This record gives sequence, structure tokens and C-alpha cells, in this order.
Amino acid sequence: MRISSEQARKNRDRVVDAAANLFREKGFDSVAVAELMRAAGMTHGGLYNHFDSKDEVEAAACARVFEGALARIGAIAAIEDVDVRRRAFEAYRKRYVSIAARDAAGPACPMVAFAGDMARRPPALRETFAEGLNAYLAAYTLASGRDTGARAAAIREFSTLAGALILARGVAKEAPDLSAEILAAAVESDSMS
Amino acid sequence: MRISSEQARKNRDRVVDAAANLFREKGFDSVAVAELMRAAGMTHGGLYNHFDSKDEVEAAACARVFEGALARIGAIAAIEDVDVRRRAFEAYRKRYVSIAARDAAGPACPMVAFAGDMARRPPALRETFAEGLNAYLAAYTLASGRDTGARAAAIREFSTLAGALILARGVAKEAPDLSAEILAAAVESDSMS
DNA sequence: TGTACATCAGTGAACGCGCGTTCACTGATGTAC
DNA sequence: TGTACATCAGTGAACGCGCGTTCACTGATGTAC
Repeated sequence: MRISSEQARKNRDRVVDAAANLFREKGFDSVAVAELMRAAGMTHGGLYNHFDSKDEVEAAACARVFEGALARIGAIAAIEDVDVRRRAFEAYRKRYVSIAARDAAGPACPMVAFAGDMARRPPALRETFAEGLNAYLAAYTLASGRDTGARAAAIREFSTLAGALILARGVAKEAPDLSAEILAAAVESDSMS
Repeated sequence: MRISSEQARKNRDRVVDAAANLFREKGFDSVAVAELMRAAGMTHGGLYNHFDSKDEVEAAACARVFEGALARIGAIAAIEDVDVRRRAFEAYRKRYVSIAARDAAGPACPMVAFAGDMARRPPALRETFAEGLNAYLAAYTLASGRDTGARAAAIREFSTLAGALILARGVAKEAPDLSAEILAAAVESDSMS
């Protein structure tokens, strides 16, 4: 039956939200259209009233996940008091590679959730991802208090966090000690190098 | 028709080799049994003479990829002359995050190829991966010339390489400049931090 | 404001397709005598 | 060494299954008058 156009907009929004959460948690191919629509409170056929294909939902979901990540790092970058910002940024880094973040099914970083799959995804999704990563790294550099000349150091620092989280997730169940060690190493201050 | 038992052993080996290359390149789910067996020079039914399921092939392939990676980093760790080893290790790191390594379909690091998928894989494969990563990080620490007390620094360093390679691969086609920048940042010496 | 009708978001059965796996079959290999 | 037969690696048609997508249908919504 037909529903109000505002309700339809809300429903579409719920689909994107459900997709953002499920794709982030389980990957694109492991979430069926039926499962996704059930999570959004509808049946599978309805998806095609809002999108041409599952691919389009993936791109919309990816963009939404990036929105959240950009909002969080952007909020830190926007803090004017240098000391407050520095503390917020350090807390962000520690939280990023925390055990809780590793085990959380819900709000995970889009880079960590999606980067590994990008090589096998259609161009539209890859484009969304590339734009998101670019914007995120710019915001991360700002939030870190580095000027743009030290962008390389910021990018390297973030690569460390993302790499550690990915590796730690890969062995979380089978080698919990190693997993925790990797996470801890990522934010430990360097004693030699 | 029946073939010699030695030929059968060689055929099984070819299946594992083909699986190692294809899974590393395209991921587990993107390679069909028929495609895999075709790459090994057989038809799909023959797989079940050597393995109980595709899952088993995945575990064998994962183990084989780790064998290669461990051999390479282990060879560096085994170099006795400190200067020679240091140079070999630096060359290894630079090669690891080179454009060529990013674009190579064939011989890629198992951590980068598989870590992102591990969360959705069966326990046997996860176990293989966890053991491989553990052995690799121990060898990497040795190869880096760090004593075991500085293991955290070695793990962090490797997380940086792996993270950078994963991110750089994710945006290689759509944002080649950003991709190259990420790779370069991973091995650049730090100017502030 | 009230009425008649076109629109269209959502439903769920049905579709075609590709996948992992099974199985009857083949015929060279390995073995028992 | 030669012979008869059981074994079993490889073949490819066939299977069941889950998937993304389509489509006829429903009925409340939005619109034209």
C-alpha cells in the first residue's frame, strides 16, 4: 500500500542506516538484500523502490559511514584550545585501538571495515571510498595538531592505527594475547626505532 | 582415469598453489571452485579427491602463502652480518610499500590479503592465520635487529606498513596520488610526531 | 470541502543464475597370485 | 614375468541452495476537478 512521501523518505533512510551497520560489521557480500531489508523493517522487494541495485545501496551506506567518521574527527579538529584538542586527539587514538573498539560490531571506522574489499568493488563505490579517505586524512592531520607540512607523519600515524586494528581483529578470537599486544603497540611511545 | 600416486600428489600441490595465488589476489569468496581447478589444470569435481570442502583448500592455501612470507622475512633474520642484514631489512620495508608491490596481483603478503576477511571465516582458517601472523611478527622483530624487548616497536612498525598498503590499495585506481602519498609516508623518517 | 481516480511504496511469490557439492562413470595404476 | 582384478584420481552432468532482481498485486496517499 502507498505510504506518505515523508514516511518513504524515512524508510529509505532506515535502509541506508541498516546497510551502514550491517556492511560495516559483516562486509558487503555477507549481507543479503533480504537480511538488510528485514533489519530496516521491510521486505526485500521494497529496496528497488529506492535504489536501482544493491551496488547503489553499498555506495550510499559507505558514504554514510564516512559521514560519521568525518564528524567525529572533524569535531576534534575544530577544538580551538590547543591543550583541549591535544587531549581529545590522544583519547581518540587510544579509543581507536582499544579492545572495545576492536570487538564492537556497530560503530567501526570505514577504512578498517571496507579498505580490504575495495579492490573487488564497482567504480562508484571505490570513488566514494577514495573521497572519504581523502577527507578523513585531511581532518586527521588537522586534529593531530600537525600543520600540513607534516601531513606525511599524520598519514603514517593513522596507517599504524588502521593496520593494528585490522591485524588485531584478524586474530582476536584465536590469539587474544597477540591481538591485545598489537593494539597496545600501536599507541605505545617508541623507545628506539 | 586413475593416474600415478606421484602425479596425484603433484596435482594436489598445483591446486594449493593456484588457490594461494587466486585467493590472495581476489579473496576467498570471489574465486569459484571451478575457476580454481581450471587454473590448476583440472575440472572442478577433482577437488574433492584431495579436500573435503572448499574451506579446507582455503586453509591449505593460507598456510602456503604464509610459508612464502615467512621464508622471505626469515632469510633476512638469518643474515649474520649486522650491516648487511640492516640493509636487507630496509630494502624489504621499502619494497613492501612500493607501488610495484601494491599493484602486483601475485605475490602479496598474507596479512594484507587475508586479515580483513578473517572475521567471517571458519575457525580452522582463522587458526592458520593467527599462527602465521604470530610467527611472522617474531621473524619480523628479529629481522629488524630489535631485541625481543623492543618487540612492540617492531609490531608497530609492521602495522604501519600493513595499514599503509591496505589503504593505498583501496584507493589505487581512483586516487593514485593519495595512494602513492600513503605508501611514501609509511617509510619516510619522522620529522616531528 | 467533497469526490473520483491516478500514483506509487511496500509485499512476497517467482525468476534466473552461479555457487559448492555429489555421483555415476572412465580407464590407467597398483596389487595379488 | 604375466594375468586378472580392485582401486581411485579425474571427468562433467546434475543437484540443491541462496542470492539479486522482477513483477503482479494492494491499498493508502496525493491530486485534479
